[in-house]
Amino acid sequence: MKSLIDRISERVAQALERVGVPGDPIVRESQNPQFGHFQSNCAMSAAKKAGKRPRELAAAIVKELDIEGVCEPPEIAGPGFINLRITPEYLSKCLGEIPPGDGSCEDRVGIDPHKSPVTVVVDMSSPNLAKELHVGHLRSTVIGDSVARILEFAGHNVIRENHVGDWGTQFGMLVAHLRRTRPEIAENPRDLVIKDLEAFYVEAKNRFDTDEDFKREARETVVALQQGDPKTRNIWRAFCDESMRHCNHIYDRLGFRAEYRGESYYNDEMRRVVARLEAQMQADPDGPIRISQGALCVFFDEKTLEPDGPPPLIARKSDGGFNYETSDLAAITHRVDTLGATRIIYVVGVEQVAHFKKVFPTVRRIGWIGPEIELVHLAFGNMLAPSGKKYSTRDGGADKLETLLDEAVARARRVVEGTNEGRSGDAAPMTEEEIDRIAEVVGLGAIKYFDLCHALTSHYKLDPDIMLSLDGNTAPYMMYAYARVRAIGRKAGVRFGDLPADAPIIVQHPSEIALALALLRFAAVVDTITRDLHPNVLTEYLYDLAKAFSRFYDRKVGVRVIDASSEATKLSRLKLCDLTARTLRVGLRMLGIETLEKM
RNA sequence: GCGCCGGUAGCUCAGUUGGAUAGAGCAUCGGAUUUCUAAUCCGAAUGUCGUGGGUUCGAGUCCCGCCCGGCGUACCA
Repeated sequence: MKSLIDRISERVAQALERVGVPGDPIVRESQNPQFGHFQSNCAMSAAKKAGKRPRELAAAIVKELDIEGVCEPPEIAGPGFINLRITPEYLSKCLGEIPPGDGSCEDRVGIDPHKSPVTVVVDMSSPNLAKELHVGHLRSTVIGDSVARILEFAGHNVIRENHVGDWGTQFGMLVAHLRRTRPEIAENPRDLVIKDLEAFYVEAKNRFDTDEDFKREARETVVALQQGDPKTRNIWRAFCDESMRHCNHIYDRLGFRAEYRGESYYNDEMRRVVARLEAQMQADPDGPIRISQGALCVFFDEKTLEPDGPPPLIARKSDGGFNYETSDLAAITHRVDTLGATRIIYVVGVEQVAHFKKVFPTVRRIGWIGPEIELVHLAFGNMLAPSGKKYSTRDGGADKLETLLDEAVARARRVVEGTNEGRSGDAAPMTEEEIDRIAEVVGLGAIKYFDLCHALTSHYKLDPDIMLSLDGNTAPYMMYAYARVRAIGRKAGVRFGDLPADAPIIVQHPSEIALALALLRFAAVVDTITRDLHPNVLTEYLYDLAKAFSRFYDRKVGVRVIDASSEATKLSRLKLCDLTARTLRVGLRMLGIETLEKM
């Protein structure tokens, strides 16, 4: 199913052709209902180019516009706006085209998969395996998961990559510390269990900073690790596995999954990357690849060659070692050449813009990646503590991600308990088990929703009160809206999935028309977010939909559903309820948020 | 110093490739209520879109200067 805006745009574009001024139809949703549902702003800009009067051109476009049955007769307003109002009949027709839902995860609410799917890599979460997941990993995990779900829904082939930090100097330290404190485990690394990874890291770090002998030992361990010493590798591997188990526990709770391909995976690839760069450098001594201050660099931009220009990308350090940039070069080539990606999305904090502004131009400059490959740094701002301060990664332990989740769930439980009193009928008081489950879903949903409803690049302050508020643009509100719609089906004694497919959806009342328009806007929203990857556009849409539903269902400004005046009207409205519920559920699922039948 | 990002209602934030009178929510005030789950609905009030110029039919949006805040700036990831 095409979005309304696309359907109208096509027709306006055809009219523009016929008038002899082909171009962008510039169809937008109208901000103000007095200007209709949609408006085309093409007459003004086209008139400018063609040297015509905007209003006259608008009249000519309207004359050629084949929109009968879709819109009311168009109106021309202001300097040359063409205002379009969709007819209720057309809304009914479009809604009727949406196939019934079977209640499964496959429900597409009538939205077709993308015509030409591509392979997309989403690089997300990327924790350092030396420590536990920290609150700082929340955003990349939640946003990355949502972006992946959005692209999957759109029909693309999504590869979720968790580029975990499982390599580097700190692992020498950790292995050495393990050998000293638990030699028996070092002999049998399979039995490795570390309850508190964070504490273990802090101990090792302290020892490293204070004990010279240990420091030497740690460094020797790094060398042994890098040279592939089997015993050291076994301990290292066991440590990484144990660390991954800690991560997975949290990932499971969050409903998150991704392929683990750590930095260590790229060891060989990094050697090849550097060799390739050296070969290119020798073939083109005056090219962008040069040795500078002992390091193998890529001067990816003319400005980097200037004395005070931005620093070049360093592909190999002057001591011969590799760094983050080397591994990203290796990862890109792997993703393009081996995985076949044509779009790579890095869900990484905004403080790393400079890094990607080196890596992306570099791979293009040296000709490794063509223009057909899209590289995106989906940068996000920090989640700040309620105090307004940045969570610190350095002072270990205090800000474990799991603690944050537990606190949110505990708070959600209090909210659910508080509203569980004085209920009757379908909303009767719940058992402890039910409340536990609801609290988990609501608490985690609240964290995710609060994160995703902010614009990506802005920083936001964690505010548990707002996050779990029952009013406003929050997860509890959205979940409640869903539960409420579902309850209507139960109350009416029908299963939404069993509503007769041929029963027409008739929209007449203003609240029905508003709800129909909101429902049909979903297709356009999916198009937009598939392109721009802004989850907050989706949360805003879902909130609008929930509000449209509240009005539709309101007994003052809305209509009666269960006790509608006729059976046909009742069926029609129940189908609107069903479509609302399905859209909310599909939309929330794209955010990685579960729904509840009761709350 | 240079570079990047931000500054929109009392608060938290939206604002779609430049579109009409700049929007939500929260908080505030007023109204609705014997409910289809009121976790709702209706209404009111609130703005020099940091600031000064420029581009044009039209600027929160694009360009230039300045002020304020955050972040990054050659071998950590």
